[in-house]
This record gives sequence, C-alpha cells and structure tokens, in this order.
Amino acid sequence: MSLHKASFTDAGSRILEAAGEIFAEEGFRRATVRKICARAGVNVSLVNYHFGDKEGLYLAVLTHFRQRSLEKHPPNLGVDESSPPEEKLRAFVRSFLFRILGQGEFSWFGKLFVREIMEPTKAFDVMVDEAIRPSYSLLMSIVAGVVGHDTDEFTMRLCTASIVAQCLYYRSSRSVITRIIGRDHFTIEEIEQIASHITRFSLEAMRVCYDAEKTTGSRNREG
Amino acid sequence: MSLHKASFTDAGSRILEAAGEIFAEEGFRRATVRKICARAGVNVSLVNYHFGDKEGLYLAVLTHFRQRSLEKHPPNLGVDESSPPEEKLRAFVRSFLFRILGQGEFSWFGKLFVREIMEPTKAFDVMVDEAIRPSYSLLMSIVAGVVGHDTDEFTMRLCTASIVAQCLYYRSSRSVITRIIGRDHFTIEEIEQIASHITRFSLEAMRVCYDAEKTTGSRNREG
DNA sequence: CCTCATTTCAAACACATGTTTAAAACAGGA
DNA sequence: TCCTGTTTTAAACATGTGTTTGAAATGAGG
Repeated sequence: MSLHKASFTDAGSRILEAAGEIFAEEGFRRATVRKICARAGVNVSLVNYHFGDKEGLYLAVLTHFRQRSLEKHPPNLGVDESSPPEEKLRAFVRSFLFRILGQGEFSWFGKLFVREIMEPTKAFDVMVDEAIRPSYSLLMSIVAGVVGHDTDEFTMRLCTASIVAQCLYYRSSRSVITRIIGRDHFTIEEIEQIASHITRFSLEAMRVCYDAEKTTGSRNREG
Repeated sequence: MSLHKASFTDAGSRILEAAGEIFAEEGFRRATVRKICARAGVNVSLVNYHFGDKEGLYLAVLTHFRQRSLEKHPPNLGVDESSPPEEKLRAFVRSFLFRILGQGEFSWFGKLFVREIMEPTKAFDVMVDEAIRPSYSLLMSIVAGVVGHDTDEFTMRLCTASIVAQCLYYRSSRSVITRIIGRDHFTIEEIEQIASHITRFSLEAMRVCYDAEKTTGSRNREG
C-alpha cells in the first residue's frame, strides 16, 4: 500500500498501470497511446515526456510487471531441489498457467510473454534473455529428470516443446476456446484442472515413450 | 495448367496470388494493400475495384486457397474409415503439420488458419464454420476412438486440445524456434519427425491416462 | 475507324496514430 | 510575492494506410 498504490497516483505510474493492462490485452501494435492515456486520465503527450516513446513505455511495462508476476507465482512454488521431477513438473505447469491465464496485474507480464512469442516486437531479445530462455531451461531440466539425463537433446527439446505448447495453447488460442465454453477467462478450478491434465498427459507420455525405450523399467514409477 | 496458371495473368488473380502470400506471412492487419499491389505489379486501387475492399480480398483469398490446401494434403490421406485410430491420428497430425508448416501456396491457407486462431479477424466466423470446427470434430472423433467412445466429453476435449496445441506450436511459436535452430522453416524430414513425436507422445499419453482409467475405473482427476 | 463499356492508373482524399511544440499550470525556494 | 524548473495540456504536425476519383488506356462490336 505504502509504495504500490501510492506510486500510482502520479502520471507516470498511472500510465504504466493503464499500459500494462492494454498492452497485455491488445498487444503492442494494436494498443494506441491515446487509449492508454485515456484510461490513465492524462494527456497523450505524457508518454513521450515520461518514457520517450511508445516503445520505451512498453519496455518500462515489461520490467515493471515482471517482478509482480514472479513474486506472485514463483516458477517452482512448493517444491525444492530434491523433489521428484513429477512434483517439479506439476509446479512448473501450474505456475506457468496461472501466470498467463490469471486475471489482474499479476498476469499482465505472462500475457505479454505469450504475445511476444506469438508476434515478436523489438523487445523480443530482452524477453528471450529475461524470461523465455530461463523458462525453457528450467522446464528442460525437469524433462531431463523425467526421461533421464542421458537422453539425446533433440528428444528432450521435442518433449519440452510439447509441454510448453499445451500451456501456451490456452492463452494463444482463446478465440476458439471462447467459442466453446462461452467465456473468455478461466476459473481457478478450471486452471487447476487444465494443469492436472497437462501434467499427467505429459508425464505418462514421456515415461512410456522415452524413459521405457532406454532402460526398460529401471526408472521409478510413483505418482 | 489450363486454368490455374493462365488465370494468374489478369490483375485480379495476380492480386489474389500476392495477397495469399503476404496475408499468410504478415497477417491481415500488418499486410498493406500497397505492398500486395506492389508485389502483384498493379495499381493500388485495383483491390477496391476487383474485391470491394481489403476485407473482401482477404475473404477471396481464404476461399480460393482453401481448395489448394485440402487437395494437396487431405486430412486423412492413406487411411480409411476402418483403419485403427492410431493410423488415423498419425494421418491427421501429418496432414495438419504439412498444411501449416509447408512452403508455397499450398500452405497459405493453413497459415491463415493458424493466424485466425491466434488473432481473429472479421473472417473468424467463416473460418470456424469452414475449417476450424471440421478439424476439431475430426480430431475429436479420432480421440474418441483411442480413449473409448464412452469417455466423458470434457476429457476428450482436453486431449483434443493437447494434440492441436502441439501442432499449432510449431507455427505460432516459430519466433523462439527460429532462435534455437537458426532457420524459420522446417525440412520435410523435420516435419515428419515432429509428426512422429506428436503422434507417439499423444497416443501413449491418452492410452495410459484415460484408456486405462476406464478399465480400472477408479482413477480420477485430482487437484 | 468509331463507340462504348471495362479496366487500369496517378493523384488526391480521409482518417488513425505516434510525436512534437509552445504555452499554461504547478511546486518549491529565496 | 516572485522566480525558476518541472509537469501538464491543447493543438498542431508527420506519416502510414485504406479508399475514392477522374482521366487515360484497353479492347470488343459495329
């Protein structure tokens, strides 16, 4: 309160707040500075005064809301280094889904994360270094724990891709999901269900497909 | 030849050809009629003369290239109604991937298909009726064949989503894939490998997760 | 060769949108 | 109160882009 809310009273912060929501909702290109400033209740020229240009504002939004997202949904909440890979995978998928499917400011960075993958902007390099590559690395290490660290890299990449793909789908393809369920957002229970499905689906697939193929039964099968 | 190539000598058809490529590459919004007309080598005003407006051109492109795509990569090539669901799934995934990852005019509709899901335009309704819903229905019937027709609909939707998601990923997330493999297109061999992975991954996942669940009867979705 | 409908073109128009500008409002200190 | 630097504002500006327009080119029929 003392810092977060109070800091959103001056123009720069109000713009940041409005921009976070609108960029997340409509993407960098579709979002107009006029709409952002209208929502912030300030004059259009203030984004140039405070952030240089529209792109500067976008970068400021990214760095500002990254913290919020990660501190709310840490990528491995509730697990430690010694946890079995099944637990780690479940934690990863859950955290990832809540970060991109949640509502409010804690989800804005996640939504921008997905947007940047689907339609990169000039901030793509920054996003890769700060968020995309770390996420993929973490997931790939979890995958390695499931299929065995001696599995060839190409196979691990395919598995990692399959898991990320399933998560991204529920955000990037929400147009067709909206058609089916009639809403454009998920309840917490639905997100949990989706997380469970993706975890279980992927875990069993990896075990049967790749783990078994190598050592044929030497690996653990709990869960 | 008599019809296809010859028809691309007049202005309208040259525009259609150029628009197919540019819309597929850049999407409806980013694509400019000036760029399309420049590539077609005609005056800007001709898209309005022949197609009414930019949107009319887009619709014409969709209906025109849909045939091309489907006749080149039929959704169940090489299988018939009596084939086992595994074969059907493999055929579906292969066909789907080639339609969206291939090169040249046969892939343009597939790429527009993906774009329309990621960022719908006014043509979304048409796309849903003519392509998206048929694809999902076909895949869901295949899924039903794998997990059993008495599986509850929600579970089948989750599995269908997991499969579609993996396919869409390789088109919609090509920005990060390009970062990894250094190219922005796939060879035929790579597409075949991806198709094999997705098929096997999904098949085993569905068998272990849900087919088994039915026979043992007790497994359920936990939180 | 002339006529007229169709097609094509260069130019202009309309509008949205990012940015700049010059003046006004404001805030803190002497 | 006055001064000065900062912040905010309304208006104008620059540019990209879809569309329209009026004239020129084209081509089939007589």
